[in-house]
Amino acid sequence: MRRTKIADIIRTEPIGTELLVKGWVKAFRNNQFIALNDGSTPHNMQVVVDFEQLDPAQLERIRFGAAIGARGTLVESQGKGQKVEIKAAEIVIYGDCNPEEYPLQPKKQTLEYLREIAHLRFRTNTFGAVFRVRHTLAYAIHKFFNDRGFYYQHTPIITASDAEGAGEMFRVTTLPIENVPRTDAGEVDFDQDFFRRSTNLTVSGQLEAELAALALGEVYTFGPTFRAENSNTTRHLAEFWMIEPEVAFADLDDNMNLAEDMLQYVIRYALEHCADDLKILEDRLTEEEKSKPQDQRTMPLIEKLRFVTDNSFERLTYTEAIDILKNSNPNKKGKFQYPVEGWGTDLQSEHERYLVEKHFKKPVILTNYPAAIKAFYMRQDDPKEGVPGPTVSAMDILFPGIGEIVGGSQREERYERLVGRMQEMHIPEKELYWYLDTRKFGSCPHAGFGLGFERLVQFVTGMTNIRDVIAFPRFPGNAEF
RNA sequence: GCCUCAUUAGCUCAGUCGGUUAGAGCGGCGGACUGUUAAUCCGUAGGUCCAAGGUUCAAGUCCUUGAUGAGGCGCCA
Repeated sequence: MRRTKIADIIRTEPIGTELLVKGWVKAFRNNQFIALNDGSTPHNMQVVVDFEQLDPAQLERIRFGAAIGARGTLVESQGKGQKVEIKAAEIVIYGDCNPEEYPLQPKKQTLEYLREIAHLRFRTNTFGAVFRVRHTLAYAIHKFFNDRGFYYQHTPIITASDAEGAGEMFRVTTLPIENVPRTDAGEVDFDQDFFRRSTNLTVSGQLEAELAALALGEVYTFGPTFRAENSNTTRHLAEFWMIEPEVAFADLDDNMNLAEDMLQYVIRYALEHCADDLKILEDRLTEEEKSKPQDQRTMPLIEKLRFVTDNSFERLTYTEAIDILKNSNPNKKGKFQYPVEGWGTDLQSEHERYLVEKHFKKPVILTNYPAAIKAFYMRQDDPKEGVPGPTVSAMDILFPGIGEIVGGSQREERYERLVGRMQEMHIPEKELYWYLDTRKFGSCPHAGFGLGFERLVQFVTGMTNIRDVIAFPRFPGNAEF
């Protein structure tokens, strides 16, 4: 007999038919009622057994965590908690679960504890919901881009360019670290290394994605990304997944429109397809926030997501943001740890949070940052009245609770301008000859951005620590599992 | 990397001013019950108080160092 998934039973409710379900025992009450979960839905199926008919030795093995199969008839439930249940005719035990050794318990356990047993935390209601939502978001991203005619590109994970200026990198080498070969000059002899040069794990697929965009028109990447920064926060990982669209013949406005459309689309998709999971996550978050002071609580999760899908993001320039911050109450009263000094320095996260959470109370897109604090590839703006210094066509999208979720820009397509910036910032032109070639041959205006996938999952699930939205998080001092 | 806080039973926590035998709930184990919803009821076992050093007649409690975890900051997605 073929196994039926619990999600399908709940959807079609084929009363009276004989079914076979397989899953894990979430509870066994009264020697009669098995709450069975198979991962296809957050809901459990109640399996009713007749303990007087069942072999006592088998009855004993039905307990929290065990993998079992149950064959029986779907009937309307006499109890109140569920509409239908399976009257079991036969129970098969696939895997026992010794409660004296099993680290999970049928009770609330802290996220910190579950993080230590990440190999088992999939089995909890919370993480089941998180990983179903994570999948749905990933799928929605692919669907969004595919429906719009974007091509998914796979950019290298191992890269020789250490010139991208996007942070510390993990070295990739086959050289013996206990006895590194040296040249006569005493330097590491990369000629003997696997690739015959120094290589690292990628910090971004952007530069390669640009190459593809300047032929295929609209492309995106969605792959693992690595940063060897010693970041210990709730929103940084050493290994994370990033989505990087790149669009030819697009300017900064097109870029902002694309990012906003995409974010609203995928969040709406999750609301439509993961309603039950989001409800579980909302309840969890509400419970967690009960311990917080009233003024630090946020609106309920689903309401917050609807708010983002139904309201356009606030767009303003860095220069305008500085004005708002300078004149803000916390700045005047000296409440900021870093007072807003003036034009030209980067915003601190407390400033971003003020704009998003207090001033506008909605997602904010900041644009046209000072050139000095942004990357070399961003397009240089024409001087503008009222703007104290040179700026670039950059944009950052800031979300409540998360901070920066998207960073992007129109790219500098003018060869001389790009080379000029590279020289200023000491980016070796020789190494990036291939990147510069696109500006030499048929260059065109284009734009793109990077979206931190885990930060998106954080926002949608309401999980406050990024280590809880990826199965096996990598961060300083930890590569377990 | 910096700052703050934490670490007590399998889990979540309490432990007063430094004072005798370190407690609770849940979970486990044994039993009862049998239409339950984190089932309920009765009974029971379970402790390197994070580690090392120090102060003291006496340390879970105070001090020093370290480890681990959490939150904040920086870097950013």
